[in-house]
Amino acid sequence: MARPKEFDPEIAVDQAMEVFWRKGYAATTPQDLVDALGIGKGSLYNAFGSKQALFLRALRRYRDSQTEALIEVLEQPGPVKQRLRGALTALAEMDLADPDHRGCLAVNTTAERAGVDQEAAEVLRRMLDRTEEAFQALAAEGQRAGEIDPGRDPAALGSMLMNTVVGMRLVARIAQGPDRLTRVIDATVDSL
Amino acid sequence: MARPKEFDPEIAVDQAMEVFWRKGYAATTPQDLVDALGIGKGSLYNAFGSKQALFLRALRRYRDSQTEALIEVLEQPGPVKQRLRGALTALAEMDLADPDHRGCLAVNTTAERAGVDQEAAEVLRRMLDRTEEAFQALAAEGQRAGEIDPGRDPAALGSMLMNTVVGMRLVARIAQGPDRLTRVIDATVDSL
DNA sequence: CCAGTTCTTTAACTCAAGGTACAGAATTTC
DNA sequence: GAAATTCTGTACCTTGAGTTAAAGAACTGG
Repeated sequence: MARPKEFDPEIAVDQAMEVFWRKGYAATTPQDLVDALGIGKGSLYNAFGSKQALFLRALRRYRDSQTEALIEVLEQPGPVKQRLRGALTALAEMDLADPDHRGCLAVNTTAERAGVDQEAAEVLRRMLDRTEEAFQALAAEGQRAGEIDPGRDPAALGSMLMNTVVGMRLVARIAQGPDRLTRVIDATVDSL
Repeated sequence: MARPKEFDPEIAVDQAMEVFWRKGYAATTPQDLVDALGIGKGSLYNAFGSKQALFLRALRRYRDSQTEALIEVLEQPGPVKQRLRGALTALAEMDLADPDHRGCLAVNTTAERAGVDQEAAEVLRRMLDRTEEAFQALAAEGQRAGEIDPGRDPAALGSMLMNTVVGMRLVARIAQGPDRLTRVIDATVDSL
């Protein structure tokens, strides 16, 4: 056909994701990307078209990997409440341990880009949907197992837990210690 | 002493707040501010020093007015759960009714600036504190009134409700209808 | 009404964002 | 091996961000 690429676009998207995650969309310059990916500007624009297009690919990648990871954690064996607490605690610890305090790319993007980038908003909406579904399934399982009051609406519980995660990942960006998030987790698990 | 300002700096801060709120920090240019405030660039920089300094003033203003408003709503008479539902519903309706879907300036700023602007982070932390306190007071009142299980930790409940609000205001930015937020509110109120 | 001060206006300056153009290099197909 | 295609690297371009400078205007105290 023609000359093959000297870099792997999939790896490049991963690297771009890291940059966007750390700096945000607007604060990331083409030069930042070129530096991080180790390729020339020509290759960058030839391969991805625009900063925004590359960002969208990175965001989709992020969404898929994160959603998958969450579902996996929630599907581990054991009592439902324990699994929920484990998942929330793992998230909190991850965010607090990150030296850059980047939080969640999806959350950050919702705040920075949802108003102006409809495609990004769509990606994010889909992520909220999937997260809600995962928590709803967990809640329903808890009800079947007798751990959660069967009179409650599992869909509402799913939305609530999704919302809790969103809040926590934002709060984690300015939290100075684990206390605030620990209280959130405690009260949330006790609410079921 | 000297020539008086031809504009009111307090009003200017309010107008700047609107611009930052709608566009975000990075996407707001000095020109945007000059246009919105109706003053010259010279006056702008003479009065406020820098874009960042003006932003901080606007953010503090936002925090104070919002925190005050929330406390006021929560202190209305009536059953605690009803007041909580009323406050959450009012927030959701406000955010959804906003044609620009700007969400909450504080939430947006946490995502966009907390990592790089320590002063802003401090302002935001203070806002979380105050919000937590307000909800904690509400929870304690609910316990005294017999509406809420006295065995639960009011501080944890305060943190949870604060976190719920943060999450909701973020989710509101991409919500397409009231359903998701309504479910969050229902499940949250039912959790007490 | 002059001095001293603080405001406004206009112009300018530097730097970089975000992207394009183009020449040349690498590959496959025939 | 030439043609066709696609990649890479460098250079370049336009626009505007964020700020500063300079000169004059408006005000108060004496």
